[in-house]
Amino acid sequence: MVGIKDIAKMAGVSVSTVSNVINGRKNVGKETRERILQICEEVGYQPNLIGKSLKSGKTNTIVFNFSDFERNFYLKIIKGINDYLSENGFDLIVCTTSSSKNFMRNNFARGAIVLDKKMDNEFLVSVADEQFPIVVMDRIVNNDYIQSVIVENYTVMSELVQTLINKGFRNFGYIGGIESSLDHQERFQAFTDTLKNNNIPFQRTHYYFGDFTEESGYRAANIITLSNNLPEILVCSNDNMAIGAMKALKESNYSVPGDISVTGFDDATAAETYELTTVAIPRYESGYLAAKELVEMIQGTRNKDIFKISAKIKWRNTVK
Amino acid sequence: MVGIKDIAKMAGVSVSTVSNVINGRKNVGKETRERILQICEEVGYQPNLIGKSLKSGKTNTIVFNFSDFERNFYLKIIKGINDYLSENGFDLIVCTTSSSKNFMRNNFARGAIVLDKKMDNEFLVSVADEQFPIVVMDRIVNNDYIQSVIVENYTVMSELVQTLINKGFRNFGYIGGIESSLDHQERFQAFTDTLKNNNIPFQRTHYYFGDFTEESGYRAANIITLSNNLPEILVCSNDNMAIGAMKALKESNYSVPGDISVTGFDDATAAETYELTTVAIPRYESGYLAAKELVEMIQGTRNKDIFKISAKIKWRNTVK
DNA sequence: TTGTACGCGTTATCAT
DNA sequence: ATGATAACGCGTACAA
Repeated sequence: MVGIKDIAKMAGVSVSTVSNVINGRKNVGKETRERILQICEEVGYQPNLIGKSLKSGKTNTIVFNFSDFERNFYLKIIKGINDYLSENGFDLIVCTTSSSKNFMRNNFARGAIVLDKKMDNEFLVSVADEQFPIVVMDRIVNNDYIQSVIVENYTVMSELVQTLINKGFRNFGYIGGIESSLDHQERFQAFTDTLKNNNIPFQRTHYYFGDFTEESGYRAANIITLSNNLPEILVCSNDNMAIGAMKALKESNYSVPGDISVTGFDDATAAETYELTTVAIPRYESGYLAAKELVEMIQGTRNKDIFKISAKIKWRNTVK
Repeated sequence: MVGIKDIAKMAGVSVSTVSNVINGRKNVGKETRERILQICEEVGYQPNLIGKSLKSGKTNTIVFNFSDFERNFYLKIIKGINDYLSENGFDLIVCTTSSSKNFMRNNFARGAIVLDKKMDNEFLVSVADEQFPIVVMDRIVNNDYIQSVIVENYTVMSELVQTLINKGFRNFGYIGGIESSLDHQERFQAFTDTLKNNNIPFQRTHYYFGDFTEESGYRAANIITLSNNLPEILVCSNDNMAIGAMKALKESNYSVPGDISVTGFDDATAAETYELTTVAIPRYESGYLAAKELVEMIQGTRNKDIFKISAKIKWRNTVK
């Protein structure tokens, strides 16, 4: 509401002088400078970003886009992004898909971090630009001005399965996630590859379909209990399904890990409660690093490689 | 990136004509209109909000402000806000405190919903305006252009305590939250009032300090177990503390609800896992209604009363 | 230290 | 039916 003009009027000087003071230029008398700063303080003046960008053509605003409100860890990602950006003098605005499209067009943002799958590649490619670089999370887009930050699923899943094999497990079951998801694909690929490398057969009948929801894990485990062919260990593509599976197993009076071991992936909040052995993905750090990548693109120090976030196994009490 | 000018060039017409087509005015030939619409479609034209607001002085952008990334239910609130606003043609941008102050000054937003306590009343009063109304959640600010949406803690806590009394409980303990918080104050007031109304004494020694964190509940319950003066029931100002308390009780080999009953408040995600009896606050609905209040203020149909969200008791298995 | 032209995308007004 | 152009608001930059 209160702008540079108002300040000028109050101080009895011209707008130019106020502008000079605000931008720390030295061509202003000490006394005038102090009076102006005093007034800015009093009325809580803050420069109008639009006005600023109007002239310079540049802003310091970054858009973060998401739309899945069910995933609590998104807040951690946002916090990571927020922290890095505010440490580096950028403003963050968080948008859900429909409004993101508006704000990514307007030249009032300097770049974007995109998490929402609904924001299609075609659109991203159409707006990505030297003047408007984009970081996408959990997907890969081939474009000079789009950088990917993805979780390194493969390595950690391989490590998990290898360790399980070393512990003596041979008879594996797997509950998969949405098949089109990159996360699922990588996790399952690592699972089968590691078994193969160890010459351990994986029976396709021990693969159960899921969609990352707790219910799908529950249903899958119910099917397992009916099959009279219980695997020794049930590896799940995420925690929700692992927890659903454990509920079903418990209801059928199987003990975990007594009768069957279970592992998850994500380290969701509930995983700790259920003492589930899982893989912890550093969400905060992903956000932080995504923001860092974006700022580096903005500053021209571009890194062409896909940025991979490494995850860690959390051994708890659902594996024998 | 692509604006009205570009469209005009592509269609071989003037910007005026394009503007007329976009705004559905009838002074354009059918053929020209169709050609222009076609091009807009092809290149994915979307009107530039800044340019628009520059001319009209109005926008349809609403700012939502928060800063506590630990509270998962904030996502539900955001979803509620997002849904109402998008149903009603407004754009939502979510900001954390520092950038919110920028965007609430710039006249590019039409109003704001504020959740963050760090956004002080003084600032809110200074920006609230007929042209920029504000809805605050979980606090009360006395200003014509600021509307409050708060959770009705008192009624539901009274109901909870009264029901516990009816069940036969007489010896109550209480773990409080941050004392300056309105939520805590109302919950504790309802607690003591209801006991008083039933002529049940509450020993001040059965009040334990907490700060809404799980650790504080854990510590409080450890003190309780050392006191040799166990209450029959422990009412907690929120779920986190109730869960912390239950962990401590379990570690000291007390059974819940066998030896002592426990209640929480919030219906956090973990509450279900722990089968904790608690109070469910409709978070999604709070956000939705806050957005609704704001839009009504913008449209001039102002409702002077404080908007109260009512909550519901969820009976689970931590009360005998 | 001041005056003022300029930049942005869109819309309204007035001409053609 | 279509076009040319001023105006909107805020901050910056450059000449005075």
